[in-house]
Parts: sequence; structure tokens; C-alpha cells
Amino acid sequence: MIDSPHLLKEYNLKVTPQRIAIVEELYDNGHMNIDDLYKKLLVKFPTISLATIYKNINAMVEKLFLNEVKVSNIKTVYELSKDEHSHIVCSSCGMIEDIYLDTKDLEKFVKNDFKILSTTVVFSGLCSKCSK
Amino acid sequence: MIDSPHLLKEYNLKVTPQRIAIVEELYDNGHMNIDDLYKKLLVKFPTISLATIYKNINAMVEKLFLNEVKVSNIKTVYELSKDEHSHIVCSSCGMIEDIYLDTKDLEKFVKNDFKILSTTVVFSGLCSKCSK
DNA sequence: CTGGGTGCAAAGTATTTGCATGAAC
DNA sequence: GTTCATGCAAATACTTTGCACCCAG
Repeated sequence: MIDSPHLLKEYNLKVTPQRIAIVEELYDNGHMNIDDLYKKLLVKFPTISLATIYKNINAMVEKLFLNEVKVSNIKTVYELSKDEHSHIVCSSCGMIEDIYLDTKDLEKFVKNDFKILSTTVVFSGLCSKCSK
Repeated sequence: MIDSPHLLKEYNLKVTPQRIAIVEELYDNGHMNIDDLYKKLLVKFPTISLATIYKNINAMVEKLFLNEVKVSNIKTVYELSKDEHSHIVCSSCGMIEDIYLDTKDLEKFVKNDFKILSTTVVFSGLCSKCSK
């Protein structure tokens, strides 16, 4: 379980049922795109609108409560902010998995006058199911 | 210079003036989004349509002649396919730079049943100009 | 109360499609 | 001559905005 109201407050976001539901969906599913999120939320909130989802997602990304993940071949997805991590993405089925890597070694190769704020790696390829 | 007609043929793409121009713009500018490309091409082809650009870009990506780069904070950009490489992106001004890294070491941490097709790293942060 | 969130409708932006014409091979 | 690219217009998809109403703090 997850204490969504508490988390939302921590990030200065007003607690509403819709927001709690968004957090819980993301917590359960890891990564979701806007459409999947919308379809899921429609079950609990038959009148929820896409505009609400977009507004909330944008607010949450702005407050760094959510992280936006853009990768080729798949729709943009969102995840709850966690420690910096990378992603494994199946370009066939769209499956996304987190992987925690030490990227310090790579950062040495970036010239010093660039101020690195984040380093993320994407492994694209075929998951075990799709590579059969 | 670049032999665009030859390159296009290599990738089984019919050679047209518009396509040559696209290749040359990308060759000159490194990374471009659709709008910038459109504006540039309008100079040479006052009647070129966005549809033509989209169709060509999509065809070129499909044939692996171009590479699509999706990163947070900036519009999707395209580049001529080169050896696998990573990107340094300024989240303030949108500047993108290539960087060649050895990612072999990282790939060891991906479980074996995932078939890695590409490994790309994005360093997000502030370029020298923007960090002042 | 008061500020901010919600849902609706409409507007805006991005991307794709169908089709007639014309160029590439 | 046949295939496929082009450019236009229209359709579709994606995202944001304005506003009246309502809920959280």
C-alpha cells in the first residue's frame, strides 16, 4: 500500500479523490501513458475528463512528484519519482522495467562546463516474450 | 559535403529534391525538429507541405536512415543514423550534442533474457551558456 | 470563506490520411 | 509505363485553455 494523501501533501498538491486514484494507479502499474490512465480512472470516476488528467499530471511533473519518460516507439509514460534510475524498454510490446545503475563512471566523459542534472539510460530491445 | 542521393539509394529511398534537402539540413544542423526543418525547407521549396516532411521523416526512420530522439523538455528531433551514441541535452535552451560512450559495461546489468538492441544515454542539465 | 480542482466544451497543436497530379526510375 | 512522392485539404490524435461550479483546507 501507499499513503497517497500524505505523499501529495509533501509535494504541495491538494488532496483530491482523483489525484489519489492517479497516484494509486501509478503505484500499482509502474508506468502508464495518459490513455491507459484515463481508461482506468473512468471505472472509478465515470465523469472524469482527460483535461483533469492532463492538468494533474502536468502539475505533478512540475512539482517533481512524477517523472515523465519519453522513449521512441512508445507513448510518453509517467511514473512516481524515485531515486534516479534507468529503463529497459521492449520496442515490440512496450513493456517498461526499471533498472538501477551507477552512472557515475559515464559522467566523467561529459565535459566539465556542462552541469549534469540527470543521467538516464534506455536499453531498447526485445523482452523475453517478444524475442521468441 | 555529403552525397545525399547515394545515401538515399542505399536505404532504398527514391531520390527527390525534397529528400535531398532534408538530408542536407540534417547533415548541416545535426538535430532538428519537424518545425525547424519545415521552416528551413520552405526557403528552397515554397510550396512544400508539412505532410511531405512527415511522410519522408517517417519513411526514413522506418528504413533506419534516420534516428528519432525523444527527450523530456524538448520537441522530438531527428538525426542521420550514425554509430550508436548518446546525447547531452540542455533543458534550458534545448541544445543537443552527441557523445560517444562505451556502454558495454552497463549492459552487463541487464538480465540475459532481454535482447538489447540499443543502449542510449541522455545527460540532461545546463550547458555552459545557460548555467551562468 | 477562499483558493484551487473538476468537468465540460472549445480551441490549439501535432500528426496522419486520401486523393489527384506529377516526378523518378 | 509503373511506381511512388508531392501537396493540398480533410481527418484524426494529442494537449491546453476558459469558465462555471464545487470541494479541500
